[in-house]
Amino acid sequence: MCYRPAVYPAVPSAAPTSESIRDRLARAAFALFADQGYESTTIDDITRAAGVARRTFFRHFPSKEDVIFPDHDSVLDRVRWYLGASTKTEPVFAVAEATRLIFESFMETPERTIARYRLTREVSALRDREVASVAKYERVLSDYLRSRLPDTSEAALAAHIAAASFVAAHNQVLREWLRSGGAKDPRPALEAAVATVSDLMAPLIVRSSRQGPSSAG
Amino acid sequence: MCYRPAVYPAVPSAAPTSESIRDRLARAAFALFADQGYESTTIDDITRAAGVARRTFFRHFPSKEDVIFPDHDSVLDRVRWYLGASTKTEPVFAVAEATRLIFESFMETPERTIARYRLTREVSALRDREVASVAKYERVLSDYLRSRLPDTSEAALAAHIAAASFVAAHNQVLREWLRSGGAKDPRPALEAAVATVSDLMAPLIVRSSRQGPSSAG
DNA sequence: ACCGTAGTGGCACTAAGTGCCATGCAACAA
DNA sequence: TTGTTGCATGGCACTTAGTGCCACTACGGT
Repeated sequence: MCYRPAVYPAVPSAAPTSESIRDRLARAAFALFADQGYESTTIDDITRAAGVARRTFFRHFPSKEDVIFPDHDSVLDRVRWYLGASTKTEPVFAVAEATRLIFESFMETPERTIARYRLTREVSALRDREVASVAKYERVLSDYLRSRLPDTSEAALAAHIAAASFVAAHNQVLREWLRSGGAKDPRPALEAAVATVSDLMAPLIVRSSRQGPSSAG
Repeated sequence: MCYRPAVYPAVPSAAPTSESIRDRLARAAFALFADQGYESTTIDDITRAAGVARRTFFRHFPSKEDVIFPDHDSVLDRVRWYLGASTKTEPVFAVAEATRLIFESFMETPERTIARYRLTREVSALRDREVASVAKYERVLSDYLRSRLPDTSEAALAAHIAAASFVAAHNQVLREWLRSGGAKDPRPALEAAVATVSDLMAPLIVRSSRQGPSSAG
């Protein structure tokens, strides 16, 4: 018995156990960030508010920045799963649908998306983090397109351009919705943007899909 | 005279003063990262190797990650300057030229570009950092395009798609060159990629440039 | 010789993130 | 009931990035 066994229950009476520790941490973090800012909120503050130990935070989130994107990995998995099952559909159509999937994941928790937007505008570290997570979506899309296209550098270029364009369209619609304060339904704007990119990219992808050098001339 | 005045010259005999401290730090950092890895190299290691005090490192680079991209800000300024002067040229042409400008900045220091590539593949934090700096280029391009286009959401969308496409093409050519080990001149591939994107984006930009709603109907 | 400025050295301090082990708890087996 | 096994958490020590502050030096101007 080297240590004093003062292990009180983490949360004496409040906070029913129904909410997972991970959710408690994320909720406490968002609240504190909104209240006193990201940089002046320490991990100690968050864990105190969530009623857990400091060490526990890093068991649920690899870093302080990651708590802003609590479900990023699951969305990424969902997109991967969808595209993994889309071996028969038209590649551009599948990527368009994946773009909608990503967009809907942001619309599932609008308050959090808005809070995150506020934070990423103010804290450059978080902005960089968001950019990095968007790049992961782009990577998933381009990997899929490359898997559906011949193994040429022209097709690889087309895949990257298309993936970047869909992601750019997604971001533009999302940002415009966020800048407007999350007023009206952004889905029509997303449909228009996805249609624009689909029309733009279809010939590029089709051209890349053409096998063999016989058509060059 | 509270402190002992043991202020020896930082570098007794080696390292002529011709090289700036900033360059010494960057060179030492690249050497150490290549030798013993990024994460197991501390700022102390770098400053010891460069013959300066630890505190001095952070006067030249805001963080350890930034030492990998020592001239990123100057390149960004160069691109901004070029685009700022391109108020008369065709927007797509100007952005294409800006893309070449960015690419050339990487080709100015090929060894460093290659070393950076190796590091960003292994260290996720550096990969994220690179993605963030690429996003800054994309931002500069899209800001320029928006400034040259009418203030509509369609034009904004077109600007973002075009900027993302040029950057994606740039990255694809650069990555392919890096993966090939930096063998042959990548400029022809860049020209082809830039031409592809230019052809693809020209109609989108032209369509966005059309003023007035009279054409909608 | 005197001053102001800019860059550097040195030190203390905060906070993020990691490693390690003890503890508590739930499921399960005897 | 008791023992065991596995897992998640608590708690602590430690390293390291990054900041604030002040002393010192060098250099240029007067």
